[in-house]
Amino acid sequence: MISHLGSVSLEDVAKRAGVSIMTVSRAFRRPDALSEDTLEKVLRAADALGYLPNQIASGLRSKRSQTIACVIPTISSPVYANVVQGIADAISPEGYSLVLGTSNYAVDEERRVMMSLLAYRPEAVVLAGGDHRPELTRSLARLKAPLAELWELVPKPLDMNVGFSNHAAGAAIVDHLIRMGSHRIAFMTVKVEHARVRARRAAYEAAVAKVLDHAPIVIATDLSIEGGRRGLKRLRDRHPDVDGLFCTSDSIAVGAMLEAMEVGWSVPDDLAIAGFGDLEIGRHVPPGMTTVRVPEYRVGQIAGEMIVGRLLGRPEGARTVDVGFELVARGSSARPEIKRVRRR
Amino acid sequence: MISHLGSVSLEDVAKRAGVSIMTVSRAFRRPDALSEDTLEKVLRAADALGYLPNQIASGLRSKRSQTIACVIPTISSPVYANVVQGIADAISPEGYSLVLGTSNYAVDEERRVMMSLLAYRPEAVVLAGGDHRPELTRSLARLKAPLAELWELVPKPLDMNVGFSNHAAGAAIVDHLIRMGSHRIAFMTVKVEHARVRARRAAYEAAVAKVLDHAPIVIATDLSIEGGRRGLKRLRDRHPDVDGLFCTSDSIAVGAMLEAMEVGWSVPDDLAIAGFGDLEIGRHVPPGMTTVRVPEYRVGQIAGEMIVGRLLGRPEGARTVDVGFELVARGSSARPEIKRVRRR
DNA sequence: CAGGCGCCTGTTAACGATAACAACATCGCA
DNA sequence: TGCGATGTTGTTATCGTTAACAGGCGCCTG
Repeated sequence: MISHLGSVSLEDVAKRAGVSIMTVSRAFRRPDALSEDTLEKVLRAADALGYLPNQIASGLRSKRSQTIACVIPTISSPVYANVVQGIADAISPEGYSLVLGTSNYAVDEERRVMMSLLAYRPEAVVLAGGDHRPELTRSLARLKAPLAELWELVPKPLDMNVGFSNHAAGAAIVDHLIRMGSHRIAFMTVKVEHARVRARRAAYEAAVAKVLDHAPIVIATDLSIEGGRRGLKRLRDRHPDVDGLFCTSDSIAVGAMLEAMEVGWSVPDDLAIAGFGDLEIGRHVPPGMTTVRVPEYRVGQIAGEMIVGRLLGRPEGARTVDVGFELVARGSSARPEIKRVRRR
Repeated sequence: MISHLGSVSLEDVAKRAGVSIMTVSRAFRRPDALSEDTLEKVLRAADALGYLPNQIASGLRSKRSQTIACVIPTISSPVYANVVQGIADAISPEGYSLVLGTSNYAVDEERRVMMSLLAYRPEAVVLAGGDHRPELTRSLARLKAPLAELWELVPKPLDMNVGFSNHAAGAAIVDHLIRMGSHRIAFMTVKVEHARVRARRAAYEAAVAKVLDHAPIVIATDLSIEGGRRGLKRLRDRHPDVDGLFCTSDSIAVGAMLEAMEVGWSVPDDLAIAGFGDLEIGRHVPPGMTTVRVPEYRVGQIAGEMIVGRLLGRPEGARTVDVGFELVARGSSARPEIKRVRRR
């Protein structure tokens, strides 16, 4: 029996089993609608021929591709990787597959990639954040498919929305640093800020203006430990008087902390530091990184469940879910036992 | 104009533009085959109606799904995330999309997921490693599509193979530790070993047996920094006489190093440590983690290029590519200036 | 025993696109 | 002037599946 996988059709199986094509089709989709004898006959024939259902033909006829499209900024970030894993785990038991695209944080690319994924007629669509090209928004609005915007809470969701408030999280961090005794706080950000980072920054700027009454001190650097080190060098040169630092990511924060210690600043006594994202390493670099923890996997999982719920016509609950965040206070921002001594 | 995205077909556009369906089809696939007038007329009509090509119908008729299926153990590991990114970046310019599945390191799940992805008739298939269910191997062998096994070099590739030799890398690490002065080396591994880890371990066992003449000392723990810490505690309790440690992953190695320092072992003087994977944090935790660096992104990129090359009928080169690895020697394994002093 | 209802299986016509070929106009050149 | 080459557009059949409906058969019920 020489036959390439995928070259065997319902017709081949039907012929061999001595039944009609429809009967074979039913054997796979509604086996209980067939008599036991017929079912077994068909399955035996299918097995012998190595039949594999053709989801493309099925999708064309039934208009159900069993596919969910997902465009995220990058897969090379544990954040989105975990979100994607959550989605995949939630939809796969119901027979849906994930078609993935990445935008590299660029709205143009997001639109391009999503439009090319839409050609596969996904039954639902998942996007990161709420910042999209207007043309894409318009296209998606015309789509009947369920749509989920993930990771950040957006003011006007297109449809479903699962995430947390970056603004609230940023405010919580700055508030925490202030309560721990910082008087002059800087914000370390990435060079190209996306909406999530901008929200954290806005929260920072509002808080320092209102509570500490100083102008924002913002340092932009690369999203890496090395970037954090370089950022701290610049901070020390330009603003030696800061005593608090909020970094938009844990990897930057860890780099800043390692560098601070290397140049003789004590953390948290000279400089209190907080990051974002709860990377594992933050727990382990002494004295431990204060950070914000967000349930990434849960975000994807909840979204996946909401989507398949809609697709399967289950009664639906709220279309927006705030998964919240957790402020994790560790040594990098601890209140010093003795009164903090200002340098210089 | 109320029309749901995706509900507009070639026929609708053709009617509006006053041409035949084929002409519209050509307008998108071979625009230079049409006269300028016709092309513009068609494109205008398509635009007005919001036409979006239906890749499902196209795929059914042309037998080209423009899709590549990929099953990896997990997406929540920077290693595979980078590999996937490399593939995606290489295939996307040629119009191919990635359909992703994860196996969670289980060959049964790998088979299940891959079979369900095959229903979409991908034009090529990508797998991690060479360790598969025999049934899957058989199915894939019957598939005419190009197939790539990534990340590790396997003895008998099914088709294409891009990766490096885990055995050689493991041997290089142990050899390095020995040259740096270790006499008694332990191996810290994960609780469920997959083929890649087993190859590293085999290299370790061979080397210590041959060169150092001691029985293997193996500690299994969780794949995390915390796991490395716990592993080191066990190592200290059970084998206080080791002076070298090879960890199968950098996160374990970093945990072990942090814990070693906490319990008073000096690294590298009391215990030389080496990891695997070159995580960024390894560069930054003093005294710097000795490790093996593998070009993950390149692996994916090369595989992606080989695949589209095959699909586009370009002349092909070798079907197996060894991307090699790099031994990165840092402080955690440095030869101590003074003769190493054995503890106790 | 007619009528009706379930159960099981089959027939027909799509789904939206493309391959293959056909047809026609135009053009260049012998 | 004739003829093949070239360029442009159209026609037909088909990809593999499923929706919708049709029909046969057995069995129950009144």
